[in-house]
Amino acid sequence: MASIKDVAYEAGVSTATVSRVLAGKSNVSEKARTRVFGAVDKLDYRPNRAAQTLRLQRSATIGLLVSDIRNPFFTAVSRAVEDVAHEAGYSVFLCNTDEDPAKEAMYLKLMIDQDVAGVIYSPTLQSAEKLDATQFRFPIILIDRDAPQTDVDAVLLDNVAAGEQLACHLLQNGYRRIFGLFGQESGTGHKRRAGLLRALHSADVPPFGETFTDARIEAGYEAVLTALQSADPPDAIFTTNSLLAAGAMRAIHEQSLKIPDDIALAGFDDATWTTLVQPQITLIAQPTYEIGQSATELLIKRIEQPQRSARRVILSGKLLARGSTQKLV
Amino acid sequence: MASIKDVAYEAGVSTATVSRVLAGKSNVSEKARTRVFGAVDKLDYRPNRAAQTLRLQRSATIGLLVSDIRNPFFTAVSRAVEDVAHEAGYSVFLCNTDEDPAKEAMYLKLMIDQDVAGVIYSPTLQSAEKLDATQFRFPIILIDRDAPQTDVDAVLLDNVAAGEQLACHLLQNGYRRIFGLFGQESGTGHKRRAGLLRALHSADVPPFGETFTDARIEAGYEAVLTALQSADPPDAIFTTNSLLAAGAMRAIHEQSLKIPDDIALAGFDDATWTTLVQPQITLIAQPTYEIGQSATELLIKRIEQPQRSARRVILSGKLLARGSTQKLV
DNA sequence: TTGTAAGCGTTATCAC
DNA sequence: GTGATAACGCTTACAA
Repeated sequence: MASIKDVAYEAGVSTATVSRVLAGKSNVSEKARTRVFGAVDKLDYRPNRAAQTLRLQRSATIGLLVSDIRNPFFTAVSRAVEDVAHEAGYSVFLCNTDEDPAKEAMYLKLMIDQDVAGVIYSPTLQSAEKLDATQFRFPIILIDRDAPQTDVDAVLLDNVAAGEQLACHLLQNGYRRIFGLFGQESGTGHKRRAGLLRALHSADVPPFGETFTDARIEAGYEAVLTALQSADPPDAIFTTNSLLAAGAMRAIHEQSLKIPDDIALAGFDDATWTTLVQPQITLIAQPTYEIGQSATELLIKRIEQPQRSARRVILSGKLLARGSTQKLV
Repeated sequence: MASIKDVAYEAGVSTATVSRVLAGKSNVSEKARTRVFGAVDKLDYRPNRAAQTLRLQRSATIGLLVSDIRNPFFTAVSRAVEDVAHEAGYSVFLCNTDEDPAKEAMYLKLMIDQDVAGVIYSPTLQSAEKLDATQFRFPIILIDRDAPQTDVDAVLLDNVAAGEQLACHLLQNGYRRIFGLFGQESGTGHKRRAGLLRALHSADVPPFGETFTDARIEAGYEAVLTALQSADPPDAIFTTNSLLAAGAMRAIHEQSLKIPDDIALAGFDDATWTTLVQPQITLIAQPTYEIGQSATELLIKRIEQPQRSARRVILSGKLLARGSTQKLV
């Protein structure tokens, strides 16, 4: 591998000049610039990232900490993060935290070791509460989940409004016995629940039942199975992510119930399967790609201007009313 | 951040000794060892990765190049890769190549810049053909897709056998007009097609029709729609990945055809949706987590023993016969 | 406008 | 067994 010294030798200048040219500094003569670029081309020179990192105490890498890459929401977000990051010359470290605060802490330490330029992070409720973004030497952008600390950048959904909108839709279509299924580790689940409760309250409909559980298909399956088998079963299931909805779907099938006649199903995130089943599933679609994109853009701006004031981007979900919540007749 | 110098000062030894202790070298006195560990704990010292990389000319990072992280197959594999890699002290760079040879080349160069310790890679047909793994300074492990070059490690499915098994299942259940839908950029699709053809030949059934296309839902949708609308429609669809199958599913719905009475559907990869639709989809399930796990283990061994002879791990798919290919009566 | 040289934090060679 | 020191490849303050 050619180093900056080789380029300098080839171009007949010093390494300082090569570095200046490559950094696009203005105080370099046109002649030197030309010769340097010529040498770079000839030697197929590419700067050594480790050396740059060591020197600058900051790498051209960003960390992406999500709870589970198998969740289609995070998959879509990751895709956007990677696209935008690479476009801007950054690489992406991907880490799965499994909603485990210990793993989150471990990975945040790893991010320090790596001298990452910044982190995009979706914290558990527990970690979010004690998050102090100022203790890190790199900026942090929160996605999907908020934190009490307000001076941190974030890209979020208006979760209370979205939950309320989805609940209103169920109420308008005649459902009254709405069972709520929420991810317990995520602040987002709690916000969406608040929206549900608000809608119920406005409509003067009493809360029916609910379960908090891990955001996994199996957990959703078990919770809904229990609810369906109870003496007093619900007429609609309100879930807060696509994994829980998939689990609910399994339980409903297993009980041989018909959607929406026997039971309605509504959730969040426009996963592939929601339009492949019949009837299709009503849900709040999040602008996933946009979330990843905004978060990464925000992060890169923050890296360039550390003193910039924090901003939170609040995006709106979109209700996609489909067959699974058809009006009761 | 404490550096090795701080630790050396605190422990009253030289940086060389600290380095030796941390590397687990034997030629260090017990006394020095104790003092160093004490200092490390006290200062919460963690070695700087960039400095290590620069010095060793190799980082504790592995690259993972997949065609699209939104494909559930790669999601599952990525998850396994990340788990095993972190377990062994490596971080993972994730890159989406979009089946674009230019992007593949670009990312492979980036891997060089990053001094990665190794790469797990799923090449397009085009890149696989001209792949020369020896030209890279790091080992490469192929997954999912083979390459003509034989002296490279790989973790693969027995694709011909799997394709044949799936086709035999269709034939046994009475389907004769089997339309094949293959990913065009992947050698894997071609192998599975070979299995289909072999099964047809053995059963003395003439090939019916086929399309090669991008491995995307929309592409699968269009290809199947065309086939279904033709004067001579198929009685079964044979697809080679879950994205194409999802597209096929949409087209079948849109034509208001009933599975399996009007048309059967069979594919690869046990994506979530395949058991949520009714009837459930017959497919060859790949041991995705195992693939990622084996690939990463192979890579790490290779990093440690570069001269080790190349080995290919061939895993078997598992036919999950479900409702979408029920026997014709 | 350009070059010299220090220094980022490690590891490993060499001398003791 | 241990320590001083060179080297990895880069950026940048300072000097010219």
